[in-house]
Amino acid sequence: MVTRKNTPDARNRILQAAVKIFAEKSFEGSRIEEIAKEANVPKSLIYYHFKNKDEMFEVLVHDFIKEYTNIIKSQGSHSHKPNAEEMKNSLQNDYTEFIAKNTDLIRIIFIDSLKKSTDKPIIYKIVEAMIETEESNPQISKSHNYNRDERLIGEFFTGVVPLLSYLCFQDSWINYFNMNKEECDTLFLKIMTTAHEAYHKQSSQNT
Amino acid sequence: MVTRKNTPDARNRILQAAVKIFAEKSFEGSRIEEIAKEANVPKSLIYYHFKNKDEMFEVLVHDFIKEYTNIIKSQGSHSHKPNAEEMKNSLQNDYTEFIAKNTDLIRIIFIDSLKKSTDKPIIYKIVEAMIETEESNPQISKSHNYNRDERLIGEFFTGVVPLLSYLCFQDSWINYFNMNKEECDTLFLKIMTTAHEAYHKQSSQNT
Amino acid sequence: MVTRKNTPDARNRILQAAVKIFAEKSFEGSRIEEIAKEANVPKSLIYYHFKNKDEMFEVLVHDFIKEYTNIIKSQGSHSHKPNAEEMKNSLQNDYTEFIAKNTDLIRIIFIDSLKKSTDKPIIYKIVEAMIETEESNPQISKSHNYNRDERLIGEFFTGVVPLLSYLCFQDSWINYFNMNKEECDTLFLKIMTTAHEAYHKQSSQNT
Amino acid sequence: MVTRKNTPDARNRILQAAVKIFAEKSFEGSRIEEIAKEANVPKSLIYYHFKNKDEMFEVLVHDFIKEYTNIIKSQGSHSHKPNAEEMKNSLQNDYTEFIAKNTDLIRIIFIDSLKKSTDKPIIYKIVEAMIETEESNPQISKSHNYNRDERLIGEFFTGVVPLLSYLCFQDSWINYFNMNKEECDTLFLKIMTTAHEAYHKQSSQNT
DNA sequence: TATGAATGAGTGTTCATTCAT
DNA sequence: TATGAATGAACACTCATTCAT
Repeated sequence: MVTRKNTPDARNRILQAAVKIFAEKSFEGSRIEEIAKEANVPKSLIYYHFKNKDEMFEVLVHDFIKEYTNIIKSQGSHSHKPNAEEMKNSLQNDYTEFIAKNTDLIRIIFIDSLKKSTDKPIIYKIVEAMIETEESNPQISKSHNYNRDERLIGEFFTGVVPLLSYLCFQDSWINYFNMNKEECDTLFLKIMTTAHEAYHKQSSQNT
Repeated sequence: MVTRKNTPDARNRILQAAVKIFAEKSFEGSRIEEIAKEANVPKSLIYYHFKNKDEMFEVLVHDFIKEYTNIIKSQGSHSHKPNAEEMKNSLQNDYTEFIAKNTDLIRIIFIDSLKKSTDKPIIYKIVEAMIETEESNPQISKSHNYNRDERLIGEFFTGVVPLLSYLCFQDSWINYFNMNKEECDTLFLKIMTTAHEAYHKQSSQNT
Repeated sequence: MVTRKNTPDARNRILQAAVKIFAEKSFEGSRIEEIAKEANVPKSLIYYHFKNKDEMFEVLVHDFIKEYTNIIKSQGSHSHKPNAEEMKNSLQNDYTEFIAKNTDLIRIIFIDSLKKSTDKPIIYKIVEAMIETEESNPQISKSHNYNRDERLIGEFFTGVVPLLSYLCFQDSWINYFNMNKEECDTLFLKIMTTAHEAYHKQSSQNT
Repeated sequence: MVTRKNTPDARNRILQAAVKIFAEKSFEGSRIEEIAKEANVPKSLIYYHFKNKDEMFEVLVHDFIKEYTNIIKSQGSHSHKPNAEEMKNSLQNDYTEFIAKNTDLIRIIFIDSLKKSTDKPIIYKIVEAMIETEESNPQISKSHNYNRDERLIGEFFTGVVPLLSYLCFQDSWINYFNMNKEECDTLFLKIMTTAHEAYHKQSSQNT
C-alpha cells in the first residue's frame, strides 16, 4: 500500500520549489532531483506536469510577467515623478508587495537577463510595462518634452535596476556589512528616492 | 607534424575562453569541453593548467579584483562627489577603460553575486575597494557628517550597480529598444550622473 | 459534458492503434502513450483492457493466427502445386484478401520473428498451418515422394517469405524505385509464381 | 589504482557488441548498458566514441554497405543467370562468406527495413548494388530484353530476400523443425537455386 | 608540456504501470 | 467503465575529472 500524495496542488508545490532552488543555484546549477525533494514529490511527477526544466522556467516567468503587467496597468499613475513620501507609501502598496513576494523569481529573471547570449532579456519586460502604461496616459506621452528613450533608460537604470538589486542583495548586504535591516531599508529608500527623483526633475526641465 | 598550440599563451587563451563562455552561459551552464573548443586546446590541457573548473573561476576573479583594487587605489580621490564634467571625462580614464575591457568578467561576477546562496558576493569587493580608498583619505572620513553605511549604499546602488548594469545590458538594450549606441551612451551618462550626483549633494547636506 | 469515447469499441480502437504504431516503430520502439493518442483514449484505459504491453501483442498475434489457420483449413487444397492461373485468381480469394488486410500485423510478426533471441518465431506458424492442412490430406502426404522438410523449406522460402516481404515492402518499393503499383504487382506475381512453381515441379520429380 | 582497459580496439569491441545486442533485441529493444557490458567497457566510453545510439547504428550500416558494395563490384559478373553449380560454388566465395560473417548485421538491417515508417529501407541498397554492377556491364544492360524493374524485383524477391531470410531463420528453423543443419542447408540451396534459376530463365525468354 | 582515451557519478528524461476516484 | 494523477525503475546521455604516455 503506497501512500499517495493526493495533493491537487502538487504542481504549485513544484513551481514554488523550483523558484527556491533556481534562486539559490541559478537555473543551470539547479537539479531536478533537488526541486523534487524540496517539493516532496518524485521527480517523475515534475515531468508529468512540465515538459522539461525549460518549461518550468517559462511557466514561472510567464506567470510572473503576466501578474506584474496586470498590477502595473491597474495602478495606472504609479511611476511618474513620485516624491519621497509617495515612494515610502508605495512600499506598502500592491506593487511593492508583489515585488517583495517574488524576490526569488526576480532574482532568477535578473540573473537570466544578465547572460550575454540573451538578446531579449526578460527583465526588459518590466520597464516596457511601466512605459506602456505611461504612454497610454495622453497627458504624459503628449507633453512636448516626452522622450521615450530617456524615459526607458531613466526608469530602468535609476529605478528598476537599483530597486531589484536591493531586493536581491538585501540579505547578504545586511550580513556582510553588518547593518541593521530597518536602517538599511530606510537609508536605501532615501538615497534611491533622491537619485531617482533628481532624474525625473531634470528630465522634465528639458525643452 | 602536429600544429603547436602556441604554447606559452595556452593558459591565457583558456582563461579568455572561459570568460567568454562563462559570460554567455554562466558558470554552471558552461562546459569544460566548450571552453576547450573555444580556446582551441584539448580538454585535458585545461586540467594541466588548472586544478578544476572552480579554480579557473577563482583565478579569473582574483586577478580581476586585484587589478581593480590597484586601479582604484592609484586613482585615489576618484569617486567622491564627481560632477558631470569629471564623470564624462572619467569615461576615458583608466578606471572606466579597465571596466569596459572586462565587461564579460563583470557580468560573470554580477551573475554569481546575485545568487541567493552567496552570502559574500564578490561584487561587494568593488564598493569596498572604493570606500576603503575613500576612508584612507582623512579629509573625507573624518568629516563630521561622514556615514559609512550611507556611503556604501549610495555608491553601490546609485553608482556601481547602474554602471555595471549598463555595461551588461548595453548591447541587448540597443538591439531590443532599437536605439543608437552613441546616443544611448550619452543619455545613460547624463541620467546616471544626475542621479548619482543628487545623492552626493544630499548626502553632504546631512548634519 | 464529456465526450464519450464510444465505449463499446474502445478496445478495438486500441488494438488497431497498437497495430499501426507497432508496425511503424516495432514493438519495443512503440510507446503506450502513443498508442493511446492514436486510439484517442487515455493511457490508463489501455490498462483497463489489457494487462500490459505484452498482452496487447499476444492478443493481436493470437487472433491473427487463429483466423489465419481457419482460413487455411477452410481452403483446404489451396497451396499445393498451384499454377500461374490459380495463383493469379487467388489474389482475390479469402486468403490473399485476409493477408492484404493484415499487412501491418504481418509486418509486426515478421519483424518480431527476425529477432535472434526468438527461438520460436511466430511466423513459422504460418507455414505450419499450411503444411498441416496439406498433411491432413492423405492423397498428398502418403505419396511416396512426400518430404516434409522439403515442403516446409520450399513453401516458406520460395512462397511465404517472398509474398510477405512483398506485402511489407510494396509501398516503399514503389516509392523508392519509382515504379507503378499495378505493373509492380503484376511483375512480382509473374516472377514469384514462376519461381515458386519451379520449386513445386522439381519437388514432385524427386523419386 | 584503477586498471585501464588500454585496448586501442575498444571502439571495435563496442561495435561488435552492438551488433550482437541489436540482433538479439532489435535496435529499440537494446540497452546501451547491455552493449557496454558485452563490450566490457563503461557505458560512457560508448559516448566517447559515438555521438549516440543512432550513430552506432549508422556507422554499422554504413561500413557494411560500403564493404558489401566493394565486394559486389569486385566480383563483377557474379549475379546473372547462375546455374546450380555456380550457385553452390559461390557459397564458398567472398560474397557468401562476407554475408555469412555478417548475419547479425543483416538481421538488424532486415528488421529495420521492415518498419513501415522507413521510406528508404537500407536493404534496398543491397539490390541496388547488384543491379548497378550488372548495368555497368554493357553486354547485359544493352541486351534487347533487359528490364530494370523486372531485374530488381526478381533479384530481390527470389534472390536476396530468401537468402537473407534463410540466414536469419536458419538457427531457429533447425531448432524448431528439428532438422539437421547440413541437410537443411543443402535442401534450401537446392530449392532456392531452382526457384531463382527459373526466374532467370523465364526472364531471358521475354522478347 | 601535452593529449587521446577512459571513467564514474551523476542528470535530465522516459516509460510501463498503478492508484484513487 | 473510465481517467487524471502519480510513481519507481530504468534509460540515454553528460560531464568534470583522471590516466597513460
